[in-house]
Amino acid sequence: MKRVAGDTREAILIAAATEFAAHGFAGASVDTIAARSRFNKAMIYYHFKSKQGLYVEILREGFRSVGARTTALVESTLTPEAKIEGFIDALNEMAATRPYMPPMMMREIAEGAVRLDPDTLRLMARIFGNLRHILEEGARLGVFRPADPILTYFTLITPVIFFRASTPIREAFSRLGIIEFRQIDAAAFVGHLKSTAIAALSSGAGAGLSAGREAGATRKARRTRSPRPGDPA
Amino acid sequence: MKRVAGDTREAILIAAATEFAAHGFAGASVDTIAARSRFNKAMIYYHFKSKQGLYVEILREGFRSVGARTTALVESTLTPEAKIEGFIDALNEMAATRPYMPPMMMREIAEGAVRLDPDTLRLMARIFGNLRHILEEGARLGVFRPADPILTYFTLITPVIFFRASTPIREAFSRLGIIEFRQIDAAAFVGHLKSTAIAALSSGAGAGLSAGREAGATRKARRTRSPRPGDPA
DNA sequence: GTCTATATCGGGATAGAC
DNA sequence: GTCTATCCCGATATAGAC
Repeated sequence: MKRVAGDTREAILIAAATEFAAHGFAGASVDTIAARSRFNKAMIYYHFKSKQGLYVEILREGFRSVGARTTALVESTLTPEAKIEGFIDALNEMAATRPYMPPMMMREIAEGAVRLDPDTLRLMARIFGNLRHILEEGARLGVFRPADPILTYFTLITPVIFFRASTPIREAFSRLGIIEFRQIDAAAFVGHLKSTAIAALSSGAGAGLSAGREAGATRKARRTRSPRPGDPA
Repeated sequence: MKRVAGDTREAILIAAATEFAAHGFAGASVDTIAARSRFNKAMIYYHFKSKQGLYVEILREGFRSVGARTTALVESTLTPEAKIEGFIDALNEMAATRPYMPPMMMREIAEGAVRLDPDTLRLMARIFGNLRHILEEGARLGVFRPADPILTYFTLITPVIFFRASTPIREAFSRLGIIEFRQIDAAAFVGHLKSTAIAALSSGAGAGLSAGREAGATRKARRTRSPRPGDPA
């Protein structure tokens, strides 16, 4: 049973993703990647042209996937609320199907994406642009209040990345008995984040009213309960 | 004017922090650190015993500082709300006075803190423990609803780290003209996060009421406006 | 405490056979 | 397309003089 070229690339990509996620670009060893792929170093340089070429290829694929998925979301006929939830789902599923992505993204951000070419940056930007699109549409339709996309992104989206990337360190704490963490699965976290996001973005039923007057009048009377950290998902 | 040993250590630590933040542990070069410190490699190994020793020393100092500050917060007589705001301030000021910390923390999380000894992990855990303490006190006093500290941490605290660490990549986007980012300063972001946090944690004035009944009855009527992404800080 | 010089090893990358 | 063998540089770390 002969192997075809596609398998080789695939095997190398898989081995490399694991290695890059665990040790970063500089810390990753091409020797190790080769060994784990069950091919050899020369094949890596044959199929990809450099360590960096291999590295970028992995990120591009991940960004492309999330980009396509969130673009479909934008173009769908779903409500803005559903689109926001879908957006969070998209990132979460990226983390589930491509567990190397969160750590790799964290590191890329940490070093200012110096390794990424303009094309790859554009791939990333597209994801962000899709969020902005959803927010603008929601505001236009009156279901969202105008929200800054950057603040929204960092408050509601990046926690998914951070949470998933932090699984190992949370386990290290547990193992040491430093903190007795209750086990939290990703689904619970995502559910929490979704409801927080919708609550934070929603313009509410009384959208036309002046927020100032409304707040003053009903302040101590009663408050619609919005989802909060610790809510069951 | 003769230099004393403390200055040497300090110069090395400063040079190293910059280098580690920019390139990570593996990517950092001891040669470069030596050159930038205006001392030489041998001094690094004399004062710290290894590259890793130097690395950990930097993180320990940062964690110790935030730990002390948040512990003081816990022991203060401030209201739980003020303590939460102070907590966010503490992280933000760490990022301002020690700008190397956010990227270094991001990377450490990305690789599961494999480089950190138990003592240093305990230093980190203390920060988290302080947040938990504040949440529990708030719940006991009835001003916060019971909130899971992990969910709270990842929703309300880590965005500060992420936001500050992402300054370079946001600038890269701007520079490329891919996204026309409105400039957002850290103060605005922190202000936004604080109000989001308080709103999300607060038990509200009608705390004693059943959330279910209240939500059903007043749902479409009126909603107290809570702070949302995009609010002026 | 501070320096220069050097040991030693692993890293990315390539040549060239098959 | 796939392999082995190798080049060569840069890396951490240390020896030893001052």
